[in-house]
Amino acid sequence: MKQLKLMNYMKTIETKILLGDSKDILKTIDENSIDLIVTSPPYADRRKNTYGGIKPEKYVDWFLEISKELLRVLKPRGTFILNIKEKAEEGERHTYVIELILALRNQGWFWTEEYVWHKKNSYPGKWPNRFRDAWERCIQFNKSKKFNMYQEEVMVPVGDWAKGRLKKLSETDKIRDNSKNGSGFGKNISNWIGREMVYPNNVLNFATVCNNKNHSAAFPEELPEWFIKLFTKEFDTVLDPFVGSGTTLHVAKKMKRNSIGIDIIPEYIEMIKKEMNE
Amino acid sequence: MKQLKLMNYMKTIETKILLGDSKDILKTIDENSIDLIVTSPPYADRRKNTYGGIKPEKYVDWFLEISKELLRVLKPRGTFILNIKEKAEEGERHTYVIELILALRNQGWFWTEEYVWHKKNSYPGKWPNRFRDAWERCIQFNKSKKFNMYQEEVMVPVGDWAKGRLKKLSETDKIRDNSKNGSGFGKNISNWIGREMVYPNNVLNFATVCNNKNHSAAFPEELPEWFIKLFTKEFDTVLDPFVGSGTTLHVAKKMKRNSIGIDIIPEYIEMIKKEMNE
DNA sequence: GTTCCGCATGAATCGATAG
DNA sequence: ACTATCGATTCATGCGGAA
Repeated sequence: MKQLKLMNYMKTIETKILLGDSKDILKTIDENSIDLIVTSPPYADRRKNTYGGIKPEKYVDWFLEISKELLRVLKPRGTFILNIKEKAEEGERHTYVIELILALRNQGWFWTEEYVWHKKNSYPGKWPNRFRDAWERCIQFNKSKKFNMYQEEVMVPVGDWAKGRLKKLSETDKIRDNSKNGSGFGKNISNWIGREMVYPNNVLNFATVCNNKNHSAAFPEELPEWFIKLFTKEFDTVLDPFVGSGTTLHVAKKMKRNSIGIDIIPEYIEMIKKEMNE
Repeated sequence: MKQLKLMNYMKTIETKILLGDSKDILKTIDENSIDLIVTSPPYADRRKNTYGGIKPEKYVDWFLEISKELLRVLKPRGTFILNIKEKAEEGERHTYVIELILALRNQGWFWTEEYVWHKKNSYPGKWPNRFRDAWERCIQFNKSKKFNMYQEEVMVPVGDWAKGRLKKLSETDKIRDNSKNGSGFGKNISNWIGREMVYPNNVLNFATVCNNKNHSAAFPEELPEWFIKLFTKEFDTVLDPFVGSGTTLHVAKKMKRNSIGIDIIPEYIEMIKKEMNE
């Protein structure tokens, strides 16, 4: 054990920053080498010629070329988290995101879950036909039913309701849904007494980033941090194929995870490199 | 104006409760006569003991027969709110709900928006591969880009975050702050100074119903109430083709809206009729 | 009249076991 | 091998009776 700890201290964390199109750069990465992919790809936008600027009609085909490589580099028990939200245009929500889910399943991915990132602090605002969009999808894909998940790492404090609740358990608590065999539940009542932490659910509350920089941070640090805690352990490797302002790399490094970030915009890559050296 | 008010007082609210298969019963309803459809259909494989449980593979086809009639009876500026959530099975989320969205668009519906109903008190449980499911979809469809929406009716008291936010407005807040991602929308936070009420967003927080009464409802009263406020005015007509325990009718009546409820289970229909008479 | 506190229950899901 | 049933696990809320 002491030996192991010593070895861990000697291990170094590597943060790779690669410039280029993910479709090409990913081919240089070994297969089955990544524990977690977490990314927020450029959103489809018909009108603008900003970063990415992929047309909604082409979005699925464009993404499948990249996700094909992601499927290759991900470890069998690794996880892929896709943070995305479809735009509203001409009064309608675009369908490219839900079409992408179906297409990724056809490509061989398992659609394990869809988390909701609830952006609590979104500004109030309104349009004639809709309210402010306060949530985004964080869609979880895996290579199979079995994957690594470290649920205890993301437990949260129990709500106030528990303070008085567990002083005395009712008879129905002991036997509920257990009419056939009442022995199993009773043993675990002790686990509840004095419990401070509970498991979270699939709705995540993170504030949005209010950055003053001239580039957009797709998500706040809490978001990749939560998924990195949940799906990796120290010295695992995290990949972000649309690394943008580098949030994923920054968090991974802080949490002692190796990481690889790819982006097609040279200015972003330069900025991340500068920040990482500081 | 006084005349109009007088007339409104003289108007009576009608609550129709119809027994049978919505696919058939809807054919007896006039076209372009409904202002709002809000419903929570039986989910695939759920409610087996009552509705028999629609198989996921058949779900889209089964629903399209009904939604075809819904499209007919809805007024041109009416709204259809579909509360639904796909189940998890064998480690994966089912795709029938997102397939249904695509199919409904093909049928002629506009997919205007997807609201998230965040259930704070979701069903407990723990599994090796997922957390508790704490949200459901409330999907908004319309017949065209133009529809009736009374946004002021659902305004909410300004939240704590805004109180603190507005005290010290940053310079970027005061000037029109064009969003960084090129979406074209801007925001002017200083407009909100002194306001007590703000518009809500597309994430709704309602607790699930877990009463000690002798029957349960699919959704809490707050849910249809919110959408009825938002999309109808007094003396409009609300339709629920899967009315179940009658929550929609009860709320509609309370809010002075005419309503029509359909269900295939005679016991539910009887129960609603009894409650409505009280 | 308020507040406090006990407590039943809710669109759940997975893995093991039985048929 | 494939399907059907059963047991294990868990959190938060609102109601109603008590203080």
